[in-house]
This record gives sequence, C-alpha cells and structure tokens, in this order.
Amino acid sequence: MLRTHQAGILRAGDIGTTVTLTGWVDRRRDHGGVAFLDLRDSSGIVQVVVRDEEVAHPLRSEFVLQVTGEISARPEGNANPNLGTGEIEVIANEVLVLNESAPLPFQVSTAIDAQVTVGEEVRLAHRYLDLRRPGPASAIRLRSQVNRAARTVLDEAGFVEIETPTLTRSTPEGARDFVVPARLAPGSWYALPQSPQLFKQLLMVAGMERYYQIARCYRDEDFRADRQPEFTQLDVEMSFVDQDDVIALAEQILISLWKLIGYEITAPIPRMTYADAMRRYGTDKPDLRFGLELVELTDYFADTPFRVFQAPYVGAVVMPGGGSQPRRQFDAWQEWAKQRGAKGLAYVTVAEDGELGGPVAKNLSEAERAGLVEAVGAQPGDCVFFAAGKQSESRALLGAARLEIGRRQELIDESAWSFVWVVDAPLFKPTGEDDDVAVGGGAWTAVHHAFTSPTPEWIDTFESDPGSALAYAYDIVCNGNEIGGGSIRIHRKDVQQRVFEVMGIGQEEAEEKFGFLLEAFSYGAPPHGGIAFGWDRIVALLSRADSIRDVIAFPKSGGGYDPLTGAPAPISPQQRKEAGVDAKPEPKGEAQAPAPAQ
RNA sequence: GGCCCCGUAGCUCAGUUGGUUAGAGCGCCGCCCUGUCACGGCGGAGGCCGCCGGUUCAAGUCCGGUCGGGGUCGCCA
Repeated sequence: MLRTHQAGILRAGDIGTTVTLTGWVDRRRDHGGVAFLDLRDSSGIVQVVVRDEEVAHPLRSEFVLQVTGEISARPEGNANPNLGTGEIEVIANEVLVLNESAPLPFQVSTAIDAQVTVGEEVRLAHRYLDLRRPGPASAIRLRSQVNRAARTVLDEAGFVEIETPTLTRSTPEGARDFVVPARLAPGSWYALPQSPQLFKQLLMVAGMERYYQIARCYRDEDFRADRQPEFTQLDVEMSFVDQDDVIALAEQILISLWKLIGYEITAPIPRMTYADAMRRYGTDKPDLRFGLELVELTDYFADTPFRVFQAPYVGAVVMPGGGSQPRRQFDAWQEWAKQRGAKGLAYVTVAEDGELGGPVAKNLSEAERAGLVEAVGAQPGDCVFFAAGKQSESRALLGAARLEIGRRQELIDESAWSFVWVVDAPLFKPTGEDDDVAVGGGAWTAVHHAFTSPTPEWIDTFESDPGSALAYAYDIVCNGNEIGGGSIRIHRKDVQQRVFEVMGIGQEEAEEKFGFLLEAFSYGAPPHGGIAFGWDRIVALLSRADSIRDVIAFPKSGGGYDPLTGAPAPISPQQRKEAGVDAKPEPKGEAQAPAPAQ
C-alpha cells in the first residue's frame, strides 16, 4: 500500500505516530511561510501542515498526494470542531505529488456546498468528480450496503443467486423493448429483458426452489425522475409458497434495509385491499403519512339538482384551512386539474361561521348544503374539493388533489416511514382507456402480467366475471411509492390457457410467444410465486434522494443520453454492416424467427 | 406526443420601460502573505447572452421556430 493510514480516522490518540497518507487536495490555504492542505481520501479529511513554501506553492485542488509526517496536536485554540480530525494535524516532512489535476469544471470541495449547488448536467458529465464529494458518494456506498443486507437475508433463507440472460427474446406486452441486432442471424434481434420474469419461473420449474438476483432491467420508455431506461430490481422467486410466505420474506428484507438507516419497521406491515386503496385514497399506492381520506358522496348527491354532480360517482376531499384561499388560488386549482385531463375541480368553502361559499354552493339543494360539512368531515375555514364523473377518473383526480393538499398544507411528516401492502388487485382490466367497456366485449388485459394467478376463490370462475376477478398479487408501498410487487404465478397449463383466452391470446399466438414457458410448465411446474423490488427507488428513499439518478453511479439524463460517454452514438457503416442492422427480413413464410429450442 | 419551467464567464447567478464598453460571488492565472480551516491582500485573464430567423434606429431583453436540461400528463404488463 502507498499509505499506512486513512486520513479521516486519525484522532488525538494517534498523536506522535508517523503516518503516510494518500489522497486529494480538497483545499489549500497558503500563507507563504506555512501552508495548510486539506487532504481528502474516502474516509474523510485531515489537515496537513507544509512549512516548505517551495513544496506547497505549486499544489492545486485535486492534486493527488502522498504525504508522510507526524500526527501532532493542533496548537491551543486552533482545533476545528467541524472536522472529525479537527484536534490534530499532520506535520508533513515529505510531500510527493502522485498526480496533478487540470483546473476543474466545478468545485469538488464541499466546504461551500451549503451555499452553491452545482447543476446536475455538469455533475453527470463529470460524474467521477461528483462522486469524490461525500454526499453523492454516500448514496453509492449506501447502495452497496443495501445489496449486502439483502443478500445476507436471502442467503440465510437458503436462496440461490442466479444470473439470467440479458440477451433474450422480445416478448409482447408491457414496455417497449431495447433490441440488439444478431450478427449471426441478420434480420433477427435480441431484446434486453424488461425483467427476468420468465427466467425466474423457469428456474422454479428447474427445481431451484428459491432464487434471487439483483437484476438489471431495460425498458425503452419515456423518462421520469424515478425512471431510467436501465434500472435494477431485486428479483425473488420461491416454490411451494403462498402469498403470506412471500410477504413474510419481503418484510424480512425490508426490515434489514431500513435498519441500515436506523429505522425499525414493525412487522407485520399492514395490508389494504386494492379496492380500499382506490376508494379511500384514489390510488393503488396510497401515501399513509397523512389522513385526508376521500369521501364518497355518490349516494349523498343521488337526487341533487346540480347537473355536474348527477354522475356515476361523486367524491370529495377536504383541504384543511383551504377556505381562505384567494379566488386566483382556486383558479390555479382549476388549471391544475385541467392539466391532469379533468374538466375542473369543483369546490365549496366553509366559512368560520359554517356558511358555505364558492360558485358550487348555490347550486346545491338546501338539504345538501345543510349536511355537507358533516358528510365530508370538514371544519370551519376548510374548503372541499369535488370530483364527479367516472369513478376511476374522479378518484384519481381526488387522490392527486389529496397529495397536492398534503404537500401545500405541509401535512406530510417528511421524517415518517409508512409501509402498506396493497393486495387483492383485479386480475384483468379492460383494454383501451375507456373503463366503460362492456363486460363480455372480450377485450381484457392483465393488470399485473399474464402469468399472475387468480386468487384461490377465483381460480375456477374468473372467466365468468373477468372485471371482478382478483389477482393473487401484492404491492408493497412506502410513503406513496410502489417499491415492490409480485404475485403467485399460474403453474397449471390449463389455468394459463384460460387466462390467455380471456385476454384474447389464442393458442397459436401463445405458443409462438411463450411456447418455451408453456412447455416447461407441462413438465411438473411447482406452485410458485415471488416479488421484485424497485431497487433504485428503495435506495433513493433510504438516502432521501430526490431522484433515482442520485443512487445510480452513472445515470442517463433525458432522452436516454449519457452525458459522460455521449451514448447513444452513431456507428460506422462497417459496424452497421457487420451487425446486420439494415438486413431486410425475408418476406413472411419461413422467415419467422426459429422456434425456441425444444 | 401534450403542457409548464430553465438556458448569460469554468461553476452559481444578477442584468431596469429594448438604449453607451454585459456584471457579481466562487473558481482560474500571477505576485505577496508563518496558524489558516469558505484564510487574507493586490493585479489579471475569461462571454456567439444555447442556436436560427423576425420586429426595431437599436435586442441578453420583444415575437416565432429550433436544440438541450428539469418537471408533469400520456406511456411505463
């Protein structure tokens, strides 16, 4: 080793020791006759005193040094309480420049971090400099701990870590695939997996019984703060289990993860049905850090004279203290609602004397006005927002309004952790956006994915009422974020075929797309199920990061662009030719992709 | 694909009703400085105001388009 100690761990107890340190010049304070260097390595910072002006003068920020010297107590009154090493300093008797540094695109030293935030674009373009800073670095280090903690739980529970292919076959449904040309089969393409879903099920057929993988997944979709084209899941699958077994294991994992940041999750984590979540919070991922539940008023307004409320669903959410908002603020709420595709957001204010105000109030009947405050649970000074129309759309709007109210009124305890399992989701949803599609129209698609089993109660009867059939699936939600989800899978070929039928996937199509899986299932597939955790999102939550970009070593920016490498980039004509990108598939007939190996 | 916000020095930003030579802090370069820790002092360099077009006597500023970034809705089984 080029060093004997790490800089950041030196303490008063080390006084008198001669050490050799290596690291970067964080800052330099040159007084002519004496110079102070803040030497930084991964453990922290220590002050180095250089008395030789010739040595100290040419040093610059981020030069890489090897310093040998004696640990010494700082002179009386010169301690720095902001540094762990603030009691001591290293009196250098040898300073070797291991490498120089060009002037920096941004300041790496975080001494002034509180005042200046560097833009994300430039940080990502020089991510290797960004990661020298303790804040960004700590997120990446936490991620390593998170991986280790999960592996420990799973290893102790007898799981086998198995890698699955990243060059695989494009499967229908779901997100857009990233595709890779196959040089040896021009015109044919691999797809990068959206998740290891099919492989992990095959591993259950293979008798591995307990599988996990920290798996990279790829989806060619548009961006969000919490979405990257490549992202990571902790992927888990188990044989001979039911829902409670998977949930119990998942809770063990979550407990060990949150323990890393000193939070104790109390198990069992509460469960809520999907129907309840939608009814009370207007979303399948409710943020339970605050109350403010939606109030269903369809019956209350059953005979209303107000046309807008003559709708299949009427609901409301209360904004505490919202009654005193100025008119333009309410106009802003209308705009907010319109941006989410709603016609508007009706509201009623409740004055301190209980009098109702706002443009909607006068449209209500006497009786409706009289009972409204009690019906919605409002207080004087509040306002009540209403949504009326289709149930799903109205609830979604109210659910979004609830979150917005929570944020604006600071009802959310940002230090809280609130976990909930959302269970009993529907198995199917109507295809297309219109949820009024008549049952029996035949157009159903899987809510989760095509291999999710119906719950035991529905397994024999789901065809009779696909819209009501429940899936044997579960999502784990933390502070309004879905951080994982899974299901018990279908392991019987006949059930699988019936599910395909409801979804309108014919036998031929099923054979072509999932033939290898269906065949595997014909050889004694064990009952199995599993879960996948959104690893980036979990680490982002644990590190209190705003974006998953903060917990990915080299994230992409908008448009899938990597500001560091410049990927994606054009390829040469030679590469195009070799890769077979431009190969024209032969017309139909035998040109079909070869059947999976039998 | 729709909508919103942002593009001015290496970084973070200011820039008046359109009006002389576009500023500040930090950083950078040079000199000075023996107890600093966001050290300090003196001096200096550094700008296609994202790009293209328009309006105007005159555009960083107004208008249209475009590119890039961020957010959001659609989308993401």
